[in-house]
Amino acid sequence: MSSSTKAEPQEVEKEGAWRSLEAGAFRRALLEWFDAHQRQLPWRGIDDPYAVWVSEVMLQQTRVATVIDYFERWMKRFANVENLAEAPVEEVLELWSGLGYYRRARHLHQAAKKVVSEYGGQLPRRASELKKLPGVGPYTAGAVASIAFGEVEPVVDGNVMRVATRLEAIEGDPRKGEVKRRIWELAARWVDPQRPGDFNQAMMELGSQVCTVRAPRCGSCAVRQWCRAKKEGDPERYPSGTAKKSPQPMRGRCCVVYCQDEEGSRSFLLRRRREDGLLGGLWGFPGCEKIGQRWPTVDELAQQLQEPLGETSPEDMERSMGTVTHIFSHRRLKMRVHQLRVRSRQSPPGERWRWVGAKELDQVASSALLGKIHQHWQDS
DNA sequence: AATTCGGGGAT
DNA sequence: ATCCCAGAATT
Repeated sequence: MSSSTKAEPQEVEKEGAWRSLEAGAFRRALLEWFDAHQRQLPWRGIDDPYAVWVSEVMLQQTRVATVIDYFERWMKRFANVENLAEAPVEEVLELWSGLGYYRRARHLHQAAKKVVSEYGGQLPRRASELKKLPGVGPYTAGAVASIAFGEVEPVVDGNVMRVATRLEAIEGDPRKGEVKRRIWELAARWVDPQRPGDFNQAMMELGSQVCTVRAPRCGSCAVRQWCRAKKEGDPERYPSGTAKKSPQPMRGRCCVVYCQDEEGSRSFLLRRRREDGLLGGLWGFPGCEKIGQRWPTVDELAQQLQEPLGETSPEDMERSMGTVTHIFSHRRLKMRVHQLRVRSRQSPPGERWRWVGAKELDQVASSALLGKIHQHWQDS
């Protein structure tokens, strides 16, 4: 097949050949589209590596729309890295409440302390150095290095995986093994040496706005002429082999222990969860969960309430007020909710128990599960 | 290489 | 209901 028979010289050719020949045209097309169509986001156009870092950590496995409010509140409260380093972890977790993956907040906090103590308050600019910070992996290191410091580093996130597997018609799960390694290699070759940060953001923006999981808008894609998947006719086929496991069932039982004063305002007894494991270190209603189909017994629940309340018989807790369902990515929790009214707020022992007024319930470090249970309890 | 970590929006 | 999102750390 001679090249003279080609109607369009820019059509997809041999494996990877166009990349060296037309990398410039590809980058120009993508960046031109990005310059015209990028969304205005709170962390864009700010010349502050700390802000870029915070946004990238919040954006790990989390949608842009969800992050925006959290980011703005965070930057108002922890305006710079020293500010964050000095804050108590309790307050850090409080601002993170509801965002999920709470280890991110702990790592960000630890990393801020490290930046202050070991880097003089200046975030390192090299990806290899950034990666030494807790909570900073290959993606975040590349993102901060390229966006905040202009280092020529690639990024590969879920968007880039999708765009790349389609551009190159790559088979297999891009999240693992050889396929993953190959995509990082491609991303490194593609990144624009002049505008690495914008290029990386453009790839991700393209993935989220045009090259979407379902119903990609190939008709308005700036780089469609380089796309093998489009040429094949079924871009939605990529990425392939990405089946997920369904969440394990889990059963729980908890108790809303409350106290009501003369004016009728309520307060609730909360327990802090152990540091490791699910929702580690967060506050919630006392209770227990087990993997499997069997419900924890009321006895187990009563036993747990013994520490703050003394002896409580199972009969003290009125019959279950129904069930709250909460879905984590890997677990599906059905939680039976009980209630127990006590006469006085007995002083809670130790650091793992506290009383919280109804109005302050949204100001504690907690997960969305607490709010869901409280809501369910109010409605019953 | 597989698992464990949240939560929610889109379909 | 299912998928997956600007992933990282641990086992």
